[in-house]
Amino acid sequence: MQFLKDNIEENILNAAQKVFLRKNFQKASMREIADEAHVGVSNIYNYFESKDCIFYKLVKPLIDTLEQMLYKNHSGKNKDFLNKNSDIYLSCIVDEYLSLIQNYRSLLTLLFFHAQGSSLENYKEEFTKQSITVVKKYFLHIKQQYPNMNINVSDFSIRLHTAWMFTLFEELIKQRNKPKDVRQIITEYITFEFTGWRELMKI
Amino acid sequence: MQFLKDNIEENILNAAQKVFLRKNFQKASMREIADEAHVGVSNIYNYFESKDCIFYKLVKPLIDTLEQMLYKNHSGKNKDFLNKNSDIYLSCIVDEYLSLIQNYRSLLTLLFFHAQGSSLENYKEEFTKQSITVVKKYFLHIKQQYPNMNINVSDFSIRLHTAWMFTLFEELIKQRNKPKDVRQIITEYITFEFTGWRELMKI
Amino acid sequence: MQFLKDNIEENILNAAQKVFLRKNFQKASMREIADEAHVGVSNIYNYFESKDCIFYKLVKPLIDTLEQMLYKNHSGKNKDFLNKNSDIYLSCIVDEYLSLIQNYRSLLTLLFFHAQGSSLENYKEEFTKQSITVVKKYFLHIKQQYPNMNINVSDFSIRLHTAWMFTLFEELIKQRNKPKDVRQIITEYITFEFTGWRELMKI
Amino acid sequence: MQFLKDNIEENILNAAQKVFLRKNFQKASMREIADEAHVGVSNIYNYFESKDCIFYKLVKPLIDTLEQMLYKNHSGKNKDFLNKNSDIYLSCIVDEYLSLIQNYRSLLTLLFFHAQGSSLENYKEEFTKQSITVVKKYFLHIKQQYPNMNINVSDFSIRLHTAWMFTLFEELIKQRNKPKDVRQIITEYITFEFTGWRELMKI
DNA sequence: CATGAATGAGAATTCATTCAT
DNA sequence: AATGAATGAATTCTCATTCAT
Repeated sequence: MQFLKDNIEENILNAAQKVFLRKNFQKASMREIADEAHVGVSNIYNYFESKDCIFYKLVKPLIDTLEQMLYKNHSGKNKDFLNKNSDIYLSCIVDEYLSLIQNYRSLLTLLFFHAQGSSLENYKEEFTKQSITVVKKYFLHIKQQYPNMNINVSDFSIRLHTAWMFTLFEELIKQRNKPKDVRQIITEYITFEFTGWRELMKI
Repeated sequence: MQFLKDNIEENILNAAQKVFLRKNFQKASMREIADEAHVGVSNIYNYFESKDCIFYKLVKPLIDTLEQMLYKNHSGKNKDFLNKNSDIYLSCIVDEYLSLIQNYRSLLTLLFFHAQGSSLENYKEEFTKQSITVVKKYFLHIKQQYPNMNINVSDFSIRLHTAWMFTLFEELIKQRNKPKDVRQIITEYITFEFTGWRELMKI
Repeated sequence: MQFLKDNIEENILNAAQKVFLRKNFQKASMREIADEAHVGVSNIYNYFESKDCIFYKLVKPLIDTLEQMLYKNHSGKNKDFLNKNSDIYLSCIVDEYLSLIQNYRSLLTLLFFHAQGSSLENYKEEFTKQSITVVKKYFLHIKQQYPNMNINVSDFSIRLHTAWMFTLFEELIKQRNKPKDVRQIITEYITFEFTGWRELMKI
Repeated sequence: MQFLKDNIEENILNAAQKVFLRKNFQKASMREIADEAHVGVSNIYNYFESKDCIFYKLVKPLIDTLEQMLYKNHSGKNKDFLNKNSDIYLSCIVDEYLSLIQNYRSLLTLLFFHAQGSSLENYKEEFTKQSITVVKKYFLHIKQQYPNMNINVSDFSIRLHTAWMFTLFEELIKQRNKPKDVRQIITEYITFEFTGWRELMKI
């Protein structure tokens, strides 16, 4: 038993994750989670306010990471993206994506494919909206330093590329590719995005 | 009666569509559909076998169209894709996508965002799998005529691009862009895809 | 088509018989019967008052036959049963049973195994009660002519033997034995019954 | 509360038994059972998975007993049946049957007359098939020790006698005879069966 | 005779959550 | 912290029957 220390909360979370992955949020029942956790149904409510809270707590680390990535990569300080030849920066980003996929495979699956019915069922959409704001601020910031840069990019383009990023994640999660292949896929993807955006913004 | 007799089936379908769009398949209840259609709940079952059948009947025309497109654009006869300069073919495809978006906006919304719980909840995935098969057959066919073409493309790439196509649809549906903009977005997308694939296959 | 003459009532009866045999009375739905008869559901009600009426009409000939047999074999006139050596009478009875099984196999199946939920669901019990009355009258009648006969037979015995007769029918119906075997089984059964009863009544 | 806590399961079972006896399995509704048990309908599902499970749990002890009897009375060890004069064995068997009737009257009623629609609706038939197998094995076993015994008995005969045993039970249950009478009826029945079979097998 | 439409009651089952202990 | 019991609203689907035309 890994749960010798009677850390029941974690115990429940693990059980919930299993069940949420088997079914989805909506179809997973508290009874099933309780059974899986060897815990009374009602006892769960001593640790979590609702089924939704369990799901949220489970997925929280992933959400935090995603948001950190969003803000870090579009902070005012970040100008590396403009540097065509910064292979170091490129590989940094690739690593970031790669470790996201590797470390959060299960949670990504939960968030992207099994969240229906929870309060996070529209997370992708909300993240996208946030993205638009953040990215546009970032553009403005950059524009101050490189005034002849074209930042006249449609909201739609930002949306689409955010969505495509998610789609890439989804496909990478669905398929179990070899780590080396995953790295290459991501590298190609990032390269493509960087060059595409640079072209678009005519730096 | 504002509804013509004999149109009750259509009446129900319209009501169902409204409700399915408000909620999703799972959360939409027969009671709600019945109310919306000004019809007794049980009476619906004189026209449709189940909630799932209603959804399916609703979405069927879209599915048919999608599948026609898949097969038509990858039929052995189609070699226009290879022709870099065939603007006519390009605009044909663009029109096809454009009219899909315009004519099936609601149904696409249903199929892509509101199908959870129905038998079509995995339609995208199934279509993708089908795509892989069809596309690979298409490649083999072309290879016979252009033997020095590289058709060594990973399944993952085909998956990803199919998924991206769906993502594009999804984003186009979510946002209500002006028709002119939509046309341009699609044109850019198709152009990008064509050149990308040609490059990949080194024609 | 055997129903060219548009004899719809018979048509419905045939369809109903099929359906009642597939499912049982309770689980058979009017819709299913209507479909099988290629007739509108509501049209059935132009020919029959209710589902129960259909079942009854279907099974009526069998019921009539059973009751005729009961009365004929226990009419005052019948004294052959007392005659130990009347092989002719024995074979008459055997033929009677045999032809019942052969001619009414389907209806017997309906009545014995598929009547649950209909007004005939307790037919066996009712027949048994009737049997007791009839048999006792018969005994009294015989007693007048053979005063030293013992007719002090418990109701239970009459019940049991009636029930066993039904059980024999049921088993003969369930199994598809060869006609020759069926004849032998019945002969043995009747012989056994006759000798048993004669012994009991110490003629 | 007139019902002891922790006895709710039993409480429900008692209520269900009453209702199942009033109506039959199919027509008995959970609502009725719940009302009878002074319990919320949905609460029943905290104790039983389904209506069928309630019925099964109710009838289980009877089924176990019937199967024990079948196996015990046809175990290889049992040779008493061959012994014409073993009055002790006879009375053993009679007691067995008698106590079955007395102890399981209600459950027998449920199983034989009210099981329609439950998963046990064909129990008699299934038991009969099992009987045939068990009895034939038993015959083979005996044949090894008494080689000149005739065990060439048709399946139909075994079926019929099993069915007749059930019919006897059914009639004994339906009628409320005095215990003394019941004992006599059973004794006569067993005696008849034993002598019949011995005759058939020409020991 | 035939039909399409409608109905209304009723079925089993599910489930997140609450509460008293 | 843990438990057993309870709840009540909701859900899909079934079906015999009726009725106007």
